[in-house]
Order: sequence, then C-alpha cells, then structure tokens
Amino acid sequence: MSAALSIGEVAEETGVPAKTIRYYEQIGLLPEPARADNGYRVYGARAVDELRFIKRGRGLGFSIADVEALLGLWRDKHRASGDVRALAERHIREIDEKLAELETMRAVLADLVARCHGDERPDCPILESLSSEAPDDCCHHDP
Amino acid sequence: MSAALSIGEVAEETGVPAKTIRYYEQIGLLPEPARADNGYRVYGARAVDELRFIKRGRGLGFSIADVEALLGLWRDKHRASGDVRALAERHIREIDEKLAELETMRAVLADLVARCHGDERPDCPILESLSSEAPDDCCHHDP
DNA sequence: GGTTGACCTTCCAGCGACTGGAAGCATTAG
DNA sequence: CTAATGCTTCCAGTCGCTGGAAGGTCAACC
Repeated sequence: MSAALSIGEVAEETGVPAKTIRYYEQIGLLPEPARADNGYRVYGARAVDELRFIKRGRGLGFSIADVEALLGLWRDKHRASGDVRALAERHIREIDEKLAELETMRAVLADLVARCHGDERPDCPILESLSSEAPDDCCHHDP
Repeated sequence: MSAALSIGEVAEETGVPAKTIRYYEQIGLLPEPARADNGYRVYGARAVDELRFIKRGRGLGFSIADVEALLGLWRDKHRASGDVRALAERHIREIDEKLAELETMRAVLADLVARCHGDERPDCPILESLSSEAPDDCCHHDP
C-alpha cells in the first residue's frame, strides 16, 4: 500500500508549497484528502502524482481552469487525445499573442534607449516619446 | 486658457476609461482635479497630457510604479536622462526574461503537440509528459 | 513535568491593475 | 413629468497565490 504523507511531506516531494496545496483543495482543483485523528491531512501516492501533474501544467503556462480540464482528461481513460491537443494548441496561440506583444514593446524600448544618451542632461527621447503628440494606437492589447 | 473637461470627455480624448482615471487618482498616480459646483471632476489640458503619458507607458509594459517614477522625471525639468534610461533598461531586461520563459513554454508545447496524433484514441504524449516520472525542474520561474 | 520548536489547523487580508455593479444626484430633452 | 445620460461614491470580484495571526499537536530534550 502507498505511504501516508503529511502535507509538508507532499510539499517536499512535489515542490509545491503546503499553502498552495491547501489553496488547490479550497478551489476544488484537488479532492479533499483523508484526515488523521488529529485533523491533519493525509495524502497517498495519487495526490503526489496529481500535484506533479498540476505543477508541470502550470509550468507550461496553463491556467488553473486549463489544468483542471487536463486533469479531468488525464483521469478519463477513454478521453480523445484530440481534446488535449486542441487545448494545447489554443494555449500556444495565446502564448504567441503575448510573445508578439512583448517583442513589440522590446523593439520600441530598445530603439528609445539607443537614442537616449543617458547622462546628466535632461533631454531624453524616451520621455519625449511618451509625451509626444503622435497618436498612440501603436500597441494592441487584448480585450 | 485651456478648456475645462469632464471625466467622460477626458476618457474620450485619451482612450483611458473614466473608471480607470478615478482609479489612478485614488492610488495617487494622478493629482486630485478641481471640482465643479455639482461635485463633478473638472480637468484641464495638463491632465490629458499626463493621462496620455501614462497610457503610453503602460502600453510599453511599465508597471504603475515605474510610470509614476517616469512621470516624476517628466515633470522635473532638471532630471538626468540617465535615470530614465536606467529604468527603461531594467524594464527591457524584465521583458527579456518573460520572453525567454514564454519561448521555452512554446517550444515544449509545440513539440508535444507535434507528437500527439490528436484523434479519438486516448494515448497522448501531452498528458504523458505532464504525468511522467521525469524530474520537472525544466522550467525556471521567478522567485 | 515542563518547555522548546517544528509542524499542523483555520481564517482573513493583500498583491497588481483594473473592472463591474449598485445606489443615488445632476442635467438635459422631449 | 419622465426618461436618458452622465456623474458621484463605495464595495466586490478577477487570478493565483502568499503572508500572517491565533491556536492545536507532536517529538525531543532537560
């Protein structure tokens, strides 16, 4: 049978802080674990696996809602891999949007920094650009 | 003299929602405007300029705190352009970190998606990767 | 037996940067 | 007179945690 672990041991094992584990339980991402006589949470190997899954999903930038969906698909032995792939593809598109936005910002900033001599003199193209009369519809943002 | 504008007109003029303008005032980013007899906020051209400045700074990804600092430097006629440049350079480094993180995520996801056939069959490298026994120290995150 | 100290429990509050909504005046048009 | 805007305030929610307070529990040490 699988070893019984306290929340601290699971935290140690998975690298997910105990506070975060309780939080995941609170929002329903993790099932409520069994309790020892003293009220302490008691976890098995399954919880460790699920937490590792969650941690990796979060590490790839999936939202909690997405991780919840992926966890559901993972538990479902009859899932279609197409569903998983669709979720991942949508996430890649979101990442691409953020990348494009950040790259635009970076390019504008790098240009401004290059044109700013950066000494004690007060004239500065960076501030001039931020306060100029030009239209500022340059940077698109999500709705 | 400069035209007196209501909050709605300033919002229209700058593209910053009235709610956000009030929020900026509340957190001290914008000074409290004059009030008409009926209690309505009354703005001048200066507030419009400052809001445009803020909007552009936010559009370049600067935090509110950074925008506040930039606004201070902008108002200070004796500022050193080096201070502005240092702030912008630090921001570029933060953007570079986010870019690197997102690019790593994207690469991992793209690889997983490519290896997932994505049909009705349940076997899926994406889920396998999330649940594998391999160490998951692959993705670094900020402290 | 007493007392640390490390662990566990609960609940509440805060981060950033807004955004939405409720409840209530002000002003203007019809 | 009423309806439609627009303005005011304040409170709550978003997302994903994280910190802290106040207290219970357990093993070890003197």
